[in-house]
Amino acid sequence: MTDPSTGGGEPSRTLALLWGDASAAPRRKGPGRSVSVDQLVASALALADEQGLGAVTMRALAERVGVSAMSVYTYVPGKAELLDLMVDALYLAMPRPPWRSRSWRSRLTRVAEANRDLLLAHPWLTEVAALSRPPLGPGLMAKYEHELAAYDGTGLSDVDTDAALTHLLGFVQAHCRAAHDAARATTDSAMSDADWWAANQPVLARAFDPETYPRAVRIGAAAGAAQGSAWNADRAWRFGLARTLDGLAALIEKD
Amino acid sequence: MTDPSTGGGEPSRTLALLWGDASAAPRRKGPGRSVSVDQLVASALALADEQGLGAVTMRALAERVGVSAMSVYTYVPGKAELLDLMVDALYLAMPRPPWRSRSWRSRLTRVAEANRDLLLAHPWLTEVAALSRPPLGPGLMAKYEHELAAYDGTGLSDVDTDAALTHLLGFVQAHCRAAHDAARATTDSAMSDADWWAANQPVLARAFDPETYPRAVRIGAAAGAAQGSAWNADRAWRFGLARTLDGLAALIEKD
DNA sequence: AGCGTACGTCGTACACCGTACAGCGTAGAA
DNA sequence: TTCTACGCTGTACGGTGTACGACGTACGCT
Repeated sequence: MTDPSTGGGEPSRTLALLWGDASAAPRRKGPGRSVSVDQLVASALALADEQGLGAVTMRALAERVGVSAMSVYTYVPGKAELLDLMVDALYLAMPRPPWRSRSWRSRLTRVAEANRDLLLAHPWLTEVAALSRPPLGPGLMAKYEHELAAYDGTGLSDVDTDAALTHLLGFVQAHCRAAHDAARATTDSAMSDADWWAANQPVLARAFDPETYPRAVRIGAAAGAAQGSAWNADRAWRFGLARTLDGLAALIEKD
Repeated sequence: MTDPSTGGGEPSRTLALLWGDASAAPRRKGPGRSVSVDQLVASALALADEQGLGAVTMRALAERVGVSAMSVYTYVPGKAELLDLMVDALYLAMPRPPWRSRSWRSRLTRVAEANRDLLLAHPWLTEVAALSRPPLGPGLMAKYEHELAAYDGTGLSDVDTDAALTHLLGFVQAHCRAAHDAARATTDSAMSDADWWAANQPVLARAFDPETYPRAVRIGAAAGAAQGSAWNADRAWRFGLARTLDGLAALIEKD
């Protein structure tokens, strides 16, 4: 297993955990459990939010909840399943206000913004969440249902509705991934863009030759100068969302 | 550092490596180098293509090129820089045929397809490549220049051109990431979709309640039944690309 | 020609990861 | 009361990236 991202272990166990299958564990003998799966997931979420996904270690999580490292494995089959539970818990906690707006465009905007807010609040999600084959838990189901409801009245077929939602979420995911990468690059280099440019001036001067890369140099400079930093998240968001909605409009409002 | 994805080390060293700065290493004393940076990168690429990104280990790479593990560090500052070099080498090797088509739509389609082909040929790229703050090497510059040229004649401003390209590449990246995840899920579970559904029938029957999730159950089933597998890559590609281009058309062909 | 030394190479070691395994004490069932 | 299933734990294994210091080589200078 190269990366325990999601979906390992025997699937039924994972599903039972996701849906909190109480009947599967009728409490037999031995001492009572000292913590709960919910506490475990909550602590793992806090760990990831505070110190990043890299800080979510079985040992660190165990210490945070006050048990031994190996005890975690009596609650969760492995780290992959833990990540699944974390993602689904976040999905479940998302706000789901009723769709009041009559305009599909404003409804889809809300869908996109809600997902963006989630990914910005928990940047590590972009490293974990998969669009296809996600953890089939109650959180994802509720999220999926609510977001599908935003497409009510668009006149799209069932298949197209699913594809359109996937497309919209794909844009949000790509945007937030890029935004997060950009933020981290400026953060942990401890170097402003200007400083970086200045420090590498000698190499860059030869590399960025306007004769061999006329468009790249001109447009790259223009894109960089147009906003404060080299990559302005707000501008990219507005641009990308407008393009995405326009693309869906061509389908929804055709004829 | 949670994940040595890209961009560590002192930046000038990385840039010199990317641009093959021969003048920076005038060859002084001691024994000659037994391998070259290019061989190192080529071997790392082969390793990643054959056995996945997880197989790209400093030790494995060292053994493949016939040196000791620590010797690799005399060529490359660290693993992050190695990944940068791998990505840029792939970018540099991409085909760049001249743009002959007069239609911007077919040109952008080619841009998207070329990027999709690259990401499908090297699935590990989706785990490494960042849209923003990528390795500023000759490969990226050539790729950027060539893809910007596809926007010639669209009438877009410099800033919008950059944003539009980023938007298009973002779609490709999101699509390929999803496609790759889906493929891996069906592969390493060694279980067909039908088998999986059957095995988890008891839990799923209660979870997928049509009363609480009316749209999700109906549309999810429709989307799954409409094509062979639960997530048909071809269909999603055509849909997403059409939506993306339509979205750009609203900007390019406006008024 | 001889030598000092800068440089390439390497073995060892450290901290950390996920987790397999076996032992131990507890508490419900017989 | 005895049995036993279960929760918990310490230890250990194989893996990762890489810091450190030792060693031999071959160039540049005297």
